[in-house]
Amino acid sequence: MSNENYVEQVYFLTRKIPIGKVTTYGAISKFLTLGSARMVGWALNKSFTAENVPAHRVVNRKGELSGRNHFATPTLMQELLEKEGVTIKDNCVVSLATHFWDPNLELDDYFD
DNA sequence: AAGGTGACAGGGT
DNA sequence: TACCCTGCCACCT
Repeated sequence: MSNENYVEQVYFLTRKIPIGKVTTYGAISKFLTLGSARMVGWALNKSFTAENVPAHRVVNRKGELSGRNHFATPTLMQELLEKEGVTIKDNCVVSLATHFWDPNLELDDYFD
């Protein structure tokens, strides 16, 4: 599989994240069963060139907004999430468990 | 050409 | 509980 396809799959999956929900780099890499969590970050880093990729809904396993410095402004990621109803405190998602969206559970039906 | 660097994660101490 | 170490893999010096 080419890198281009890998990136497209990351975008596809990221677009599936419901508003008000977030997921993690690890969950995405696990669902795609290839690459590593680092590659997900690498793919999302290129998402500026793609349309409609809600990269702000992807955080690290601790719920930290580790990618905020890669947005137009360092505060944009937090602003977008709060606008969608996700509370942020100290650059971390509050109650990550209740906002967490796991593609491995939610998307099984799509790919029987 | 070789080593360092990340939008990371999981296990060990 | 919190830190540290290691695996990860494409890209950049």
